[in-house]
Amino acid sequence: MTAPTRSTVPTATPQSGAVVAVPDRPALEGLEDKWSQRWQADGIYTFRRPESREQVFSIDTPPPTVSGSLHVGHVFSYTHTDLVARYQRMQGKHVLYPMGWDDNGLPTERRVQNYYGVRCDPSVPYDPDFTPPAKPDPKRQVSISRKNFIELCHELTQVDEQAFENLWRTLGLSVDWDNHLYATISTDALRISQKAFLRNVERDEAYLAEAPTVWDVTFQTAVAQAEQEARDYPGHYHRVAFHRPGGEPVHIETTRPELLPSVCALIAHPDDSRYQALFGTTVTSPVFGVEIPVLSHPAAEPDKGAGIAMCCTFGDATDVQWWRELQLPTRTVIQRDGRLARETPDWLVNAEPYAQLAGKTPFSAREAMVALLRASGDLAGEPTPTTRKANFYEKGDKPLEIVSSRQWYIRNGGRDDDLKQALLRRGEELNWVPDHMKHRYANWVNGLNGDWLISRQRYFGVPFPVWYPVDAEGEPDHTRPIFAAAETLPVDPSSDVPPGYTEQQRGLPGGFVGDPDIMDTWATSSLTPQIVCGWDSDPELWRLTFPMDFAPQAHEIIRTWVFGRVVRAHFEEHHVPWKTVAVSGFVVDPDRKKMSKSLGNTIVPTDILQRYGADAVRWRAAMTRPGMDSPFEETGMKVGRRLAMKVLNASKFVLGIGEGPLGTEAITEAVDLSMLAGLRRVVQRATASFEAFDYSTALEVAERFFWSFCDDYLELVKERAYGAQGDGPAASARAALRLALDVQLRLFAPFMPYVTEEVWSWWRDGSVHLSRWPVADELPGDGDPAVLADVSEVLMGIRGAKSTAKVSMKTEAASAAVSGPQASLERLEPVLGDLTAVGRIVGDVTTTATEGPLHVEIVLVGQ
RNA sequence: GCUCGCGUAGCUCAGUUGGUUAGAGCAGCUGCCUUACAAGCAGCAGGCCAGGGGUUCGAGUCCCUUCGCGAGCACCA
Repeated sequence: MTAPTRSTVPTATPQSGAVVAVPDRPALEGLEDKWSQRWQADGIYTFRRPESREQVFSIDTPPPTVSGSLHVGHVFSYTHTDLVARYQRMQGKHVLYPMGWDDNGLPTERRVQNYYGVRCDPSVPYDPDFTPPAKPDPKRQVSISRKNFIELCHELTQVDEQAFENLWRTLGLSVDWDNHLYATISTDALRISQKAFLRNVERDEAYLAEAPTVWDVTFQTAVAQAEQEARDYPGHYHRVAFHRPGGEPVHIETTRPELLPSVCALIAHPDDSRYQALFGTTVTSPVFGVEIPVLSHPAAEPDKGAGIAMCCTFGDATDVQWWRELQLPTRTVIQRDGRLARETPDWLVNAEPYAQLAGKTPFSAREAMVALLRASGDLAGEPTPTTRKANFYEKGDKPLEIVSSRQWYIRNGGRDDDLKQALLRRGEELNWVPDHMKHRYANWVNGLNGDWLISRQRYFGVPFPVWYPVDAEGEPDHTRPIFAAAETLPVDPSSDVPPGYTEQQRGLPGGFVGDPDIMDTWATSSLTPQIVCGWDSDPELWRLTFPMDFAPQAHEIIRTWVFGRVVRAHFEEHHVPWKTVAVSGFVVDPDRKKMSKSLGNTIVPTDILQRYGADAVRWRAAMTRPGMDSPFEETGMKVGRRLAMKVLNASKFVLGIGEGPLGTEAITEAVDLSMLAGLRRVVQRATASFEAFDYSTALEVAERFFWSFCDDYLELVKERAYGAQGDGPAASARAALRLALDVQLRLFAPFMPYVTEEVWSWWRDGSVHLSRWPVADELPGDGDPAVLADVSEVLMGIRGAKSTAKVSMKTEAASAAVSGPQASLERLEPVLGDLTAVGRIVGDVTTTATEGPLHVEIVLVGQ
């Protein structure tokens, strides 16, 4: 298995004559600094290319948003990935373990605005000497050019990225920092994003369309379905009268009366008996007197509201559906800033009342509209309060509106059932850890209601490599986009010039304009396998690493990141991007609420790392199984720290007992062989668990063994190992102790990289992290695990007797009487020497065969 | 409304294809300076496995059902 590039050639048994250098007082403090620097210097985690794909384990690491803050949940889930990486590396795999920084997009823009007190205004010219205000004033942000703004974005992300890297290094992530670190705003990421986009366009998988778009009025950008979340939003039902030609009222109910100027139809279900007579007729709208048709459509729900709805352009997704399917006119009043249009719409018959609404926010316009309705007598009764659900941009705090705008889309099955079915099948091809997370993927894909909107009206991100010709009237012609040539990528259409034009023609009739938009972050991060694996730049790397082995992430990004990458790989490679998708849970606070900054219950990761040490924090993370939410509690860190300390102390003891013949030949005593037989089974179980990505069970079985190794076996053989029974039995104990320590250090290495490396360095060459994962055949298979089990049972009886008598464990016993099954007594026979030593039994030990369970009675000296 | 997960000791969680008496850690209690470790060690106690019904020789485990908690998706006139 050993790769030729390895710096050491590990062996399964301790080297004869190895120098043992154990510190007098081993400590956990300082291990992180010492070893993370050494690992870096020695290139322990460098990815070196092997011959074949089978020798590689490639990981699609989630690129954290560097403008956000890291919390304990991140620390846990990145640890989970590292556990797998380290295990695979010890299995001899060449592990491609990259790190990425997601630094483009809105979060960075917002952070830059707040940090420097600036805002981007594309109309401001570039100032090469610009320096940000010394004291940022959040209320009076300085307007700066797009280029200056982007420079600040780069500047600040550099600082943030360094802080992230420091934290990850302290935590001990075995990332290849030198060769496989990327950023989503890097030149590579830009080129790949643009190239993949152009290929999507060529194959008609991406397209430009003018359509109703979900819009955030605060950030003034389009928002994709994946970024929306439903929240409770208080409102009122308003019962409003429309009028038939004869004057009879037709009542509808609405929570958004301010949209009355944009009403273009009333719609009821075709089978609704109440409205049969109205279908095909017209009514006039209250206050504005616009004549509108009454139509039928099956999407209308008779038991909602009045059973007849007013269709506006656009109140919600159903309005969009009606508008499209019934070919209704577009009557937009909500502007992109979220306010009602300042100009009076030309379709209003009674235009004058509109002045009360013009330019107002929906909230104020609603109040004004209610007043108008009251005055005209068209408000029936009083508005009744209700709590409705409204969609919000996940980062926004005002309800989303729907406006008509021109956007780029990538097909994702939301409008095409064949594609949807194909993408559902891709989901089934993946190995999900835990398995039930596949349902969330399927739920999401099945619920898609449109294609994937990838353009954003923002500044810091990947620009579209597209220009538009400007016609004789000076208007851009969006039907004839000019695409950048592949070899020129990446391009910035706001400064680069399309083929056949000169910069002087920018914006002029007969010239061109650049597409002003950028791609959403997810349009880039959906290509992380391509970015990481050298898709268009490194064919050898691509062959060795794609499709990738492992895609870990938190569960909230199944619909964004997981799905996006599946879509892109499906189009580009006709394949799933990885074999296994792992989903980790959240760390919640002890009251089971999700941790959030607004609740003030977040825990700063650097703080717990400093207090408990990386190994302890990693231990706690590893105890959380894949996909499980876990409450944050500090006692878990304490327990992890205790284990790390125990490893130090037990190792010191084992290595301090003295030299002796090494290897398995010297191991002859039944209890030694029994202990190693138990360890054999631990190795098998831990390996099987890790193969199933169940690191928690791997840790659990190793740790359970280790504690009983310390508490029972170590105590039991202590005297013999020091030579109390002569050289042969001593040699057997010493060889067994060292072999067991060697194997256990390797079992713990993925979980506690620091303490295991420290101990390894006392007596072994090279890094434990490049040693090979233990296999059962390193350990003698002829021991009987029942021997140690029986001995432990008797030992517990002796201790129990002393504990009940409230005396010290070193109190001598005059005699002991062991009774139990004949088979157990026979197993105990050769171990009685060890047993009397640890139990301080100075007199006779008698044995009596009985039917009952193993039992021991002792008589304390002086009793 | 649809879907998924969960409910086991005071707390956090294990519990393999059903199989002796349901486990661990933490917390609690009782003790112990025991030459690796007092940030340690030994021991003790603590459970109607959410409720009900079934299948079975046998159910924490499988089936049905009720309740509770969490999550995802959808709806949002």
